[in-house]
Amino acid sequence: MSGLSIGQVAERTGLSVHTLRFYEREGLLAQPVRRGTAGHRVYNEGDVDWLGVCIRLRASGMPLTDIRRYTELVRAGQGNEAERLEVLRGHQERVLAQMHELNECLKLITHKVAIYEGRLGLRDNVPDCAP
Amino acid sequence: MSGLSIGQVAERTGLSVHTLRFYEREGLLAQPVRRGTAGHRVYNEGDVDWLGVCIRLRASGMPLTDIRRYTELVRAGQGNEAERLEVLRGHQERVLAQMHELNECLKLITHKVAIYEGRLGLRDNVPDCAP
DNA sequence: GTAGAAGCTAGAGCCGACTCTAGGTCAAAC
DNA sequence: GTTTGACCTAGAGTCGGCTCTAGCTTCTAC
Repeated sequence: MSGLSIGQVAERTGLSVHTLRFYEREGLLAQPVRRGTAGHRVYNEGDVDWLGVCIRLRASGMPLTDIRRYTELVRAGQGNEAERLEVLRGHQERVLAQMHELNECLKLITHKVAIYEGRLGLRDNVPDCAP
Repeated sequence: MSGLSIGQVAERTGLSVHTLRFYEREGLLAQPVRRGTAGHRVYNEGDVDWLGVCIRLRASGMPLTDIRRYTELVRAGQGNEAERLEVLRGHQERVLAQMHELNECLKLITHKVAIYEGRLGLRDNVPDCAP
């Protein structure tokens, strides 16, 4: 079963059809997309799932080259688990670092927000001390 | 006291001298940088502090245009606290959303890492079920 | 049979955020 | 007195990640 057009996949994933074709050119798909009549792409559920993974990885700041590398390892099949692990662990560390950075930023913003709320009388007892 | 060359500020902030000049052109500095002999920039501690804020905001994904907008409000002086608050709250929400997204990604990665560790015999009792 | 929607390819264009180059000034060290 | 190093400006170049265009095919509905 299944057999989705690029338009349907765009709708499901939230990516544009342009981006879907672009991602394919960039080698982000685990398998080459099948083609139907007139050369139209035919996606299956597995493709959509894989795209979901790619979207998550992108959203967390993994560059396309790294996603491609990981995809290639998956495509190559069993035997390279150590390398896959290396890629994932590398990204995991960057994500953790990024979360830490975001936390610091959030502290700063929350601090400033409290100050402005104080100045605007939206809060009580907030000392006024910063720009 | 204070009076730092662009090179010293670069060293302190971790930004390149190119980027410091670029940020200035883009209007990210709360005050115009003073100039010393031969037109060389002379930064003070306040400039460095402000740059620190900008760096945090950038690191958390705030676009330069938004940082410029906020900088302009600060530069304009008191009376626009409501607008500053709006900018900060908007970014605060985006940061929170991003942290949520990173968390989801981290779950995914951690799950996959566990699987590969299992396959590689680095862990016990991990079911093998995903690519 | 023709109009419209959806798809195709190859390649150009765009945007944000830097990053670098060319050509010049100036002060201090040798 | 010249070389070295840090700075200056204006403007060009780069890179990642899309996004769009042109020109074509193919299917479906009227």
